[in-house]
Amino acid sequence: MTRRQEIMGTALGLMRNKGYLNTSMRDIASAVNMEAASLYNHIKNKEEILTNTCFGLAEALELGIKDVNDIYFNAAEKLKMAIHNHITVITQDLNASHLFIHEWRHLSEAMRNQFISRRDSYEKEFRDIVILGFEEGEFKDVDPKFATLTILASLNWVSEWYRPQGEMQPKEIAEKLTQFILSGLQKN
Amino acid sequence: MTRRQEIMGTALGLMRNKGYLNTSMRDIASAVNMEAASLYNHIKNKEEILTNTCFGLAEALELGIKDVNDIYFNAAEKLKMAIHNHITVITQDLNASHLFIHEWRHLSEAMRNQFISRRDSYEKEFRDIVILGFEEGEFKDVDPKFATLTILASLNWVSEWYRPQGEMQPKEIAEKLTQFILSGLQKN
DNA sequence: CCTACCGATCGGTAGG
DNA sequence: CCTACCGATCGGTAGG
Repeated sequence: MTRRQEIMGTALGLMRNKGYLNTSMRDIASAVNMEAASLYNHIKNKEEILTNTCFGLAEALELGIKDVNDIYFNAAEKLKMAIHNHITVITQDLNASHLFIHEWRHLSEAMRNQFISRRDSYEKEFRDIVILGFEEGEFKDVDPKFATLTILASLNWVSEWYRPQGEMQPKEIAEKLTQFILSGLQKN
Repeated sequence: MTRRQEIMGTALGLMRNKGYLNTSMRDIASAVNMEAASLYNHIKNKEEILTNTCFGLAEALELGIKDVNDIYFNAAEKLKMAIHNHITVITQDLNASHLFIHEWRHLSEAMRNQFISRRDSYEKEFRDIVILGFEEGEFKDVDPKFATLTILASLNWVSEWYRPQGEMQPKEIAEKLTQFILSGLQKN
């Protein structure tokens, strides 16, 4: 592991616990046994940590949804696969996911706008699956935007309660979520 | 409207846009045409804004769930009512909801622990409805904790996209959510 | 990788 | 409700 990776990883951990703004460069420095000034030999500035993380996850999620749309499947199968990919990414690094989900607001304006537009287009790809399901006659006639936002909220929230040492692992979480989203709580 | 209420309301608006930590007392002061020092004649300190808001919403949600459990109903009816009450509270004041959902982490440790325990007990009351539904034979045999967290994630996320001027109003949102949670996306 | 340091800004208080 | 101000802390740079 390079020194840069060590700094990045440590920073993400601190930022998940205390928040991005509340984590100072001095906090990060002392956690890796350096002076704050020395951090700048390895990273450009504080915002680079946030930018790298947010766009790194955005890219991973985009690859995941592209995977799904490159294969010919019905909507239910596509949704299942999209959920699985999303959960896989989000549970991979919980510290990074926290920044991605909660702290992107603190990106500089230019970066924030880019981020939002990539997030919107990801949402759209998800939404298209919901619409496809309706066109196939397999899904109910729901408001696609409403349904998509509700689904993504459930998926992202996993990063808040998932524990790698717990009994439910990403694959099982994805299956249960798919089940829940497709057929709900009520019997028949 | 008292000066205090004006300050509180303005502060919540700023904090929703820029985040709690990023909103300075000077920002709040200039938004209400005062000097920062003068704010302290109306509010105790910055944290009071956060504490008041977080516990105010916690109380409103607790009243809502108590309402549900005081009436004899089956689980599906209870869930529907609980969702309706939750959405009503959360859409009432979006600025306050943002603080409640995202910024409680910045409460002082003592307050934060209180807050978490009230949030946990609210979750438990929701969970009990899911369990009741299973005992009645009406709900599937899902993991109640998992289901409850997924449901609450969907409900809270409404505060991110709901617009009072938009076409979907709280009552309709609650109905669609209930429908979605009970019977899912797929036709059967 | 460190010492030394900068200008800016913060929450909050004293005293009127 | 204001002026004046405090000590603390911030992200970051110069120079070695």
